[in-house]
Amino acid sequence: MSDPIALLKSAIDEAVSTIRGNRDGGAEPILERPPKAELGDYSTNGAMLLAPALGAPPRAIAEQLREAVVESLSGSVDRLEVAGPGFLNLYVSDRWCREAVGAVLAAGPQFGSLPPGSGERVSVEFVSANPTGPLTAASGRHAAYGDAIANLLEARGCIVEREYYNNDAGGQIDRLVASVAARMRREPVPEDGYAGEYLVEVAAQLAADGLSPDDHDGLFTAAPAKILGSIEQTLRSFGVEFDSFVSERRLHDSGAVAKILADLRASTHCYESDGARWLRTTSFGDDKDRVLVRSSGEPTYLAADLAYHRDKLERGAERMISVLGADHGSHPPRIRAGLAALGYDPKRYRAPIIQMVQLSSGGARAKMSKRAGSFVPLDEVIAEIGADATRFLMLQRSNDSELELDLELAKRQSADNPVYYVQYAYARINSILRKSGEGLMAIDPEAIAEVAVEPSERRLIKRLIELPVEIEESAKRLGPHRLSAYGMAAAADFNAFYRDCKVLGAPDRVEPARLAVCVACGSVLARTLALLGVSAPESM
RNA sequence: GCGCCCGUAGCUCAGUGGAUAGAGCGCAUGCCUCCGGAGCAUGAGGUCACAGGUUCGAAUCCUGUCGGGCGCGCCA
Repeated sequence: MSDPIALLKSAIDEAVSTIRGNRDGGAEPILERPPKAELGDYSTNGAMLLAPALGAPPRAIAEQLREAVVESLSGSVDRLEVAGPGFLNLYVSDRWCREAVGAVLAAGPQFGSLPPGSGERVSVEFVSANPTGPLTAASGRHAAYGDAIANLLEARGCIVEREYYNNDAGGQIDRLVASVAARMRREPVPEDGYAGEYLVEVAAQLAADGLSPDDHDGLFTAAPAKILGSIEQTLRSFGVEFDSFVSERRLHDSGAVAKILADLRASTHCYESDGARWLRTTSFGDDKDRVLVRSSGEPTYLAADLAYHRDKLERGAERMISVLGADHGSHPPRIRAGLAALGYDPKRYRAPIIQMVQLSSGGARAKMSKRAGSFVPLDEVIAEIGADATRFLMLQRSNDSELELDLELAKRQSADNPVYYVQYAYARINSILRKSGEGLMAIDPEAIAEVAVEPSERRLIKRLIELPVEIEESAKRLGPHRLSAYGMAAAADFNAFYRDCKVLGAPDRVEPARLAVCVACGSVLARTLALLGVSAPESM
């Protein structure tokens, strides 16, 4: 019994497909929790889905379905009832619940996971902020999101490479060098340069390293490297570790960009116009063609980006995920077009878009600009709110929604941050387990299988065994925010259980039975927090 | 004008075909001789932006309208 819900579902699926016979039609039946406890523990809509194909009333088909599963589910359910428009409601037995807890304990930290390495090799690229300044709060959202989906994919058995594309080439680095050189000379930074105060410190460090403001080539390498170093530090303090940093410059220097250009030129998808070379991305669904080589002879960002994506594939990625900001929302079509033009399947590429972070302070909006130097550094957010609270806060929202972050409010509320609700429940559990002493040893699955299950205990157990589905859905949709909602719900269910069901000192076999529930809940909460990249302290 | 995203409780947001739409914060009122009160309980608060359509069933899918964000460079 590795996944209790999956076993129930397979019994239903089997019966539904038997009833359906060789008629086609009907979506996959779902097993869900009814809105009210009186309607049972689980419910399936299989009969309603079959109704059109069979031309019979849903409730009659539900009766048929009930007959079909009554045998195979006899050990698991106390009752099966047809209800409402044609739902079949399942009332699982206490014993089934106890066995479900046992299944969670047996699976341990692997509960809800597929075997490591059983999935595809996936490259997850995220943050990839230009090495021209510190990470902003917005980058923090990218970091939290990218790391979480990487965790989720690993839970689904994928071999994941967390990757940062370092844009250490191009005009922005020239502007950075000019700005740093100005700082080194104590001159005003150029009009189109980076005015942020942080460059004063960078300039001082570079001077201490023996670099001269006149040494453009030296600074072109050293300045972005210095800034990337501090970006890495910020990421580390946020709990995000990358497996690889890929340098855009290296793609140019190694000839990878030139090779892409040659290959595309040899294809039928390139043409010359206005002195530039274009890629006919409109043939692959883009809304306008894109320049690959400027009339100056310089390759564009797109050319390098395509070289980068081919590089990922050549390093073994079967799928590529690029986490992009809303301001890069027009990129995916041109990348797909380029991949298709190069003969790769564009479906191997996915690009979730992270909407903007709207920062404010006490209700007043703060406009962010790295160029102008007006932005809130991620370091500052972490220092004031904490890495755990920041990550949880940022992962509560869907990536498709804008995130409003009021720093004053977040500071004031940090003690009320939902993350502590989940962590607190986990700490409570550990407090109970610490005090239980020998009690943990007494957990014997057979001995506790017949212990009655209280209503709030039943709710908690059902919540715990939803974890596999939550992981699967969150991974499939690249939506880790589902998981923070799940963590909150599981913590709330634990608190209700804690209120209603005394654990320590409960009579006879009730104590070990409830301790087993505590252990299972602790395991699920720790797992949920870990997937979100949030710590799970045993006391706080 | 075109493309992508969003519009759900006072605020911030979950909910991508199921039964009477949820959470956190805020507000009101209760709960510590009892395993951690960073907790629990109860309550007030909703035309799910609007209008059509699809179907047994729509906050969810389709079309249109309105409102907000982002983009529409031989920048990245």
